[in-house]
Amino acid sequence: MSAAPVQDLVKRWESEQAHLRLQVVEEDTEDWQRSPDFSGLERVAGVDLSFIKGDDINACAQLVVLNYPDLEVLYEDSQMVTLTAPYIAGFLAFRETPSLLEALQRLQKNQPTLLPQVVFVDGNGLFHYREFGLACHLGVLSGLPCVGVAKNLLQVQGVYKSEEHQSQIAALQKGGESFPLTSASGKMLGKALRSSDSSSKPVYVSVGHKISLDTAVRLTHSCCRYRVPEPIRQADCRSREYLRINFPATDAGMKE
DNA sequence: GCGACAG
DNA sequence: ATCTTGTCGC
Repeated sequence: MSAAPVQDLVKRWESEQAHLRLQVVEEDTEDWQRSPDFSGLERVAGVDLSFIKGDDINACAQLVVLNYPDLEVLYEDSQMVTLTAPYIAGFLAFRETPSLLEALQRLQKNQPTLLPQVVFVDGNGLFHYREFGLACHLGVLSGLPCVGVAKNLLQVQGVYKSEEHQSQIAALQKGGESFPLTSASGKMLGKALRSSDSSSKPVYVSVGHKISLDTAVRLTHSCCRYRVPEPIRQADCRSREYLRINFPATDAGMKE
């Protein structure tokens, strides 16, 4: 049947990204985003997928909603899903977005009053090969403000782990300090943020949808108890917990 | 051949 | 993503 070469798939995906890219809103659209203390913001969400060691198609899709500013969990949804798309760098969204979108739709159907006002996504937004990472993809398809937070630097758009980059990291003294990640063409695509006083390794924040970069960085900092913003950290912890309980590891080398 | 490659 | 505990330091 479909012996579709990977490059054909990539071509279609690039085309779809280019189309959806036009719909990204890179500015603040909500009143709470303009407030110095985010007055009016009551619910923030985090999403993530966790996998079992030797299995890359079955995963646990997680959505958590926390109250703000206390960051206590108000809602949690763990759902086993079967992924169809492979992971290809630059196309993470085609692998993860469907499951995450479904989780948001379940929430809208079952507990609409708990819908989040912003979603933290594990991965990049505009800081991406074609300025359309997972956080943008989920943002455009859901219509919700989204912030991309990556734990590792994607070397793209002329941004590299250069000596200069390393020294800029070393210059970040306190939680909340950041420096811009600017593309070769001169556009600021994201910021490296020291998310807390105790973590020297920064996180990489970029716009997903319906939020400005400065607001995204400020909000990310205000949601960090540890290095990774609490919504994403909770989603990560809870999806791993779900797998640990429901799919206990079988001892390697031990026969069934 | 070597390095890069969000999750 | 996952493989992985304790340990050194403030």
